[in-house]
Amino acid sequence: MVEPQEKSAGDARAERYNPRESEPFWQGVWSERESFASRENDTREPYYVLEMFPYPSGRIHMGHVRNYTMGDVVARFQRAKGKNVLHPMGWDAFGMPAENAAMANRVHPREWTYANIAAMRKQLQSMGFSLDWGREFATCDEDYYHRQQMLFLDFLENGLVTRKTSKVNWDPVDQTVLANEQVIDGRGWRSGALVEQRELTQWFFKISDFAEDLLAGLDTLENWPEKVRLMQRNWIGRSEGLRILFEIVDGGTVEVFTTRPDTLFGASFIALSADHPLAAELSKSDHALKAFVAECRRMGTAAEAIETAEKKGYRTPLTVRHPVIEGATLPVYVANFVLMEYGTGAIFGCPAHDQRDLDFANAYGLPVFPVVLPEGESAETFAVTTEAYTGPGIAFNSGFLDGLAIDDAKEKIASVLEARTIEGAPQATRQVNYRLRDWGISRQRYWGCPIPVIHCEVCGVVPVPKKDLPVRLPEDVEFDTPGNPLDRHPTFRNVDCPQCGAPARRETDTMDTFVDSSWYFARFTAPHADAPTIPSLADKWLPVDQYIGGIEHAILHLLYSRFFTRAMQKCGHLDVAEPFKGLFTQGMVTHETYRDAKGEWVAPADVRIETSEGVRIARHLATGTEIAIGSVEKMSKSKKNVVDPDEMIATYGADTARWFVLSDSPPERDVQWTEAGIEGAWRFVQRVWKLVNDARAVIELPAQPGGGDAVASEMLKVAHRATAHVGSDIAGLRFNRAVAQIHEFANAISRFINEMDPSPAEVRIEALRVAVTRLVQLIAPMMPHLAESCWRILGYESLVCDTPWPEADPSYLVDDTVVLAVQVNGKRRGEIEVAKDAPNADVEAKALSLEAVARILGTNPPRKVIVVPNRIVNVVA
RNA sequence: GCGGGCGUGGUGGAACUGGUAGACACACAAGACUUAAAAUCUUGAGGGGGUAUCCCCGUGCGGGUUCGAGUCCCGCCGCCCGCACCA
Repeated sequence: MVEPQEKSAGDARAERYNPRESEPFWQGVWSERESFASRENDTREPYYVLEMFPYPSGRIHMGHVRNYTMGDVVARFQRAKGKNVLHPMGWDAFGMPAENAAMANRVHPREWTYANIAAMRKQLQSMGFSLDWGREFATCDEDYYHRQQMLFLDFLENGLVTRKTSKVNWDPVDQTVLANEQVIDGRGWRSGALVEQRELTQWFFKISDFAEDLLAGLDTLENWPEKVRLMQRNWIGRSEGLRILFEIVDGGTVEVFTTRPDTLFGASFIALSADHPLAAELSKSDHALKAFVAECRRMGTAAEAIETAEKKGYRTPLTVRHPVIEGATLPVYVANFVLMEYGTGAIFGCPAHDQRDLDFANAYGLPVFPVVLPEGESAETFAVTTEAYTGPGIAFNSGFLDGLAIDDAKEKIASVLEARTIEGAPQATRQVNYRLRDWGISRQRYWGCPIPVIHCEVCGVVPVPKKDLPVRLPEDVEFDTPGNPLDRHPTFRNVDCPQCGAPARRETDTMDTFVDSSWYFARFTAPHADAPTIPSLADKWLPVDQYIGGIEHAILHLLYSRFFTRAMQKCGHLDVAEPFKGLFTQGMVTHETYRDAKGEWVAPADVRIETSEGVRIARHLATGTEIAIGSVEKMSKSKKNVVDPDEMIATYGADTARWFVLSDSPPERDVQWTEAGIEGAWRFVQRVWKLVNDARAVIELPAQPGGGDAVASEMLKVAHRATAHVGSDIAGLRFNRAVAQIHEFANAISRFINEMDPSPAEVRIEALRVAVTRLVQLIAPMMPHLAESCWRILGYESLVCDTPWPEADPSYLVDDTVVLAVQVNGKRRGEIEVAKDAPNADVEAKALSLEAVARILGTNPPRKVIVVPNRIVNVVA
């Protein structure tokens, strides 16, 4: 491998560019001049660019480098475009790993966390990001969680918080509760442990109150990836349906929810969830049912089980009257596939038009009545056996619904049943249902934001008065026993009721860490305010113009943040509904994997790649033994295929690493880290340095007076085009294309210099000066340190980062002539150069005069000639 | 199962609303410089055939629309992502 730093010592005009000297130097200059601090009295248009803040694990990884580099390019570009840019950084600092570290190493979570933050801050600073460090905070700062507690109390007051007993997802390893979103395939998202169901009283944010608004808001988020909007739409899961009351033959009613009331005539059974109150009631006197209910609950959580589980049911003694078929009754089952959490916890089964119902019906010998006839089928012969029909069609065998299309049938049955009453209530009610449930935020952990309430036996739940905030995390805690240390901390737990003074118990649960990250973007607009926000400032900056982060947060973090913003709006902390106007989700950084003969993973740093006869062979650096090259995977510690940013910066410098992660791969896709790739980036850094130094030498030559010059104006044309393209590519976050444009531009300047004679004409020197100045400006957002050094070489005394983005002169962007491809029958046979916007007749004549065209046509006249102005000519022979 | 996305040289990838496919880069090869290597510079290259500057094939596969298809439509194949007994 190259050891660049050894070859790059020397003064400012050294042969080689030396990032080890240059990068810390410019970082010092920017910091001293506070180049990137945002000021409130600035009248320029505000622009807020934010990258998802990191968890302080202790070291940055390449994913951070890529994410923050993209954000930094946007920030520097917008600053150059004259915007007042806010680009802050902070730390998502509460959470389990600090407690795990505390248990493993007997170090306090606070110490561990702040030490990690200090280390990572240093690493981030070595990347040269244009961050406003004056706004930095960590979510575990007392100052921050104090305001979060204020928000909690405001939410409580405004009816946005609720406390309820519910079946919760219990992570037996982390010993805490997980939200539904945090359970992935039946396992805890962090621990990977199989999640159990427990009954606990929990605090909830009423996100479901906003379900409709969160759904509608998605339509306004035009600068979000369609994929993310779709994922949120599905997550919210709106469905329109009907609640229908069925009369139980022995008295009473049972209410079901359905989105297919049009299939009511095809109903053949009713199924209740095992958790349905009626099932509980019946199981009191029915041991077999009781056992069945218990069995359902046991397998309720394991997702793999759900997938393969057979439809099982228990026939209760109950029957209900069919609402629209006179004299018919339906049996009532308790079934393992009905969810209590959705709808009413009870369904009617129409086997012909629902696969689950059909499976169930086939297992229990229940009848299958088709009631929707697909087009092209006949009512006499259409039958459903093993596959339910869920497509469009016309109602049949359905009494007064016969002949109606599905939507019309739904409408008709709804209005008929709405008008009837059962036990004084309408037999049916239209209902919009959502999959989205309330957000359970209680966590039985120490290292989180304490929930500021006190439980009093007399007064009930009492909010901690705002004057008593913050509820501080006690310092003296032990982690040697599992569970929550706060729960066994006497002075934290045992307090007097703020209302009546009686001995009371403090809430010992802390908040889900997703709460912390649901409003940090707002706090950055006034990081030192006494209140959670200063509304005028929040409204000035928000929504975030460009938010950048990983797709893994498409649902959780982004949905919670959207809810929080609405909740904060309701409480008067800010006045926008949507937190992030533009969202960009960047791809991962991947690397080849390596394994030795024993199957152990080997880190890239311990591997040497050799190429012999076109075949790549990996060898262990120390032992020389051959190592198997495996698939390309996301960089992860477990597979050891990580490349340490610190080492890259030490070897090649931050600019090279920045340039590499922006090159080649489109930013939303994964990028593969390769040794060859980083060396290519390194070479380009050196190339720019040499080019700028060469250019300066030419510019200093004595100039010969001279007028118009085609070569010089061609250089200017290229320069202006590059300016326009790079600008629009960066604005559209197409960094890989901006990089390609810059390559081409640099190639053109190189050629221009090479062709320069020893005593160049003044116009050429001027063209070179413009071109190379622009080149430096165009690379500045991506390779800011190199750009500053080059800027100085070119003799400018200002900083590039303070220099406005260059304008592209439109007159250089249009050509006087255009080259048109000439096709015959759609195949390219040659090209012609014509004046721009030349009359079609002239273009046609010139195209037909081409030798290749004439040869193919022979003596026959063309049947047709299509001229697309300034684009193409197609001759139809 | 449902929903979404993607398939382009040896590789990463360009190609704006249908209009010169393969920009740019990596890797490769040849040459220059060098005692040599590295670095650097120049040149070459989708595949095949003709050894000039000519022709054929070519964007996962098969059809279609069009003067013209990587791009639009239909049917397959493969890969990736999200959701998943949500009634």
